[in-house]
Amino acid sequence: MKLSLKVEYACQVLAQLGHTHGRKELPHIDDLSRAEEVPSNYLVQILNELRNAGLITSRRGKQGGYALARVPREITLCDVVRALDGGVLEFSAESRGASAERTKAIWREVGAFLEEKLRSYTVEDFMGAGTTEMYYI
Amino acid sequence: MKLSLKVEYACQVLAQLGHTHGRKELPHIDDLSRAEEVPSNYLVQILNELRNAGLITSRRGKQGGYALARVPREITLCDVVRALDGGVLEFSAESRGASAERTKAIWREVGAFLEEKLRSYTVEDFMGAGTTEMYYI
DNA sequence: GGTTTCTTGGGTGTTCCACCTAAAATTCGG
DNA sequence: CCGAATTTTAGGTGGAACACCCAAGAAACC
Repeated sequence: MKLSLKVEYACQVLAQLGHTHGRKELPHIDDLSRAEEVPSNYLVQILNELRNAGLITSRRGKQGGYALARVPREITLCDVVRALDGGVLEFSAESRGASAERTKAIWREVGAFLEEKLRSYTVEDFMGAGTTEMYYI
Repeated sequence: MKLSLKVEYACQVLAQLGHTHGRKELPHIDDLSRAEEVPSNYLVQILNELRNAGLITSRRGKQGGYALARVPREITLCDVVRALDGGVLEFSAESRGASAERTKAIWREVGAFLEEKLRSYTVEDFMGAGTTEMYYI
């Protein structure tokens, strides 16, 4: 049960985007990469998946960059995990063996429980006290 | 966030061992493999790790086989996960980037929460209603 | 038009997962 | 004590996934 680096990176970057939320100047990939020390070549992928999931928006060309699609409080940790890891707790579909069905039922309970918990955290929780303090370009 | 097949298999097999708990005749690998439809070559590894973690005991030679080390109710799902996946929710040790520390703190909370939940399930829960019904050799 | 930025598609090395194989080591029956 | 039954240990393998790199293309602005 390992948390992927991808999700960790995403949380950090979303926190960063939370800080710049509402500004006119959008941070671009290199800014985010530098601020959170995430390899930019990998960050490209992550930002793309976040955009496809509707969590962030982007603008290209000069003055381009990234921004949250919604207010920080309305982006939950559950959203992030499902956007990048494709599900909170996934296991094999088929169910063979005497105790398979019962086993899966229990793990489904655990998954639902975990999902509820993840829904209770938002990007705002990742932002820290200094809501207005930012990484200056 | 994927649950490994290994843990799924382990849950099923432990349920099976729960049913035979207290008997004189111990089930051996092939019995367990057949009852829960787990590839026996892989099951060998799983049983070994469970034994090294102290969750089951084994006897070799004729009349050998496997048995739970404790009463079903005293083997928790948390024990199983830690024995096989090495931790309930593990993430990278290093913490670089502006929001890294805060991110990890939150995920640690989630991990503790999940661990608590896993502690509330035991092998007994995997065994089903017919506690005495068994797989006959 | 040209620069800046995102977008897209591909590629790569390493690690891990699920599984297999074969040779020991141990236990018991005779 | 011999031999059959069983676990134990060690190693090996194919494929997938992870983390990451690279370069050409497409939009936006000056």
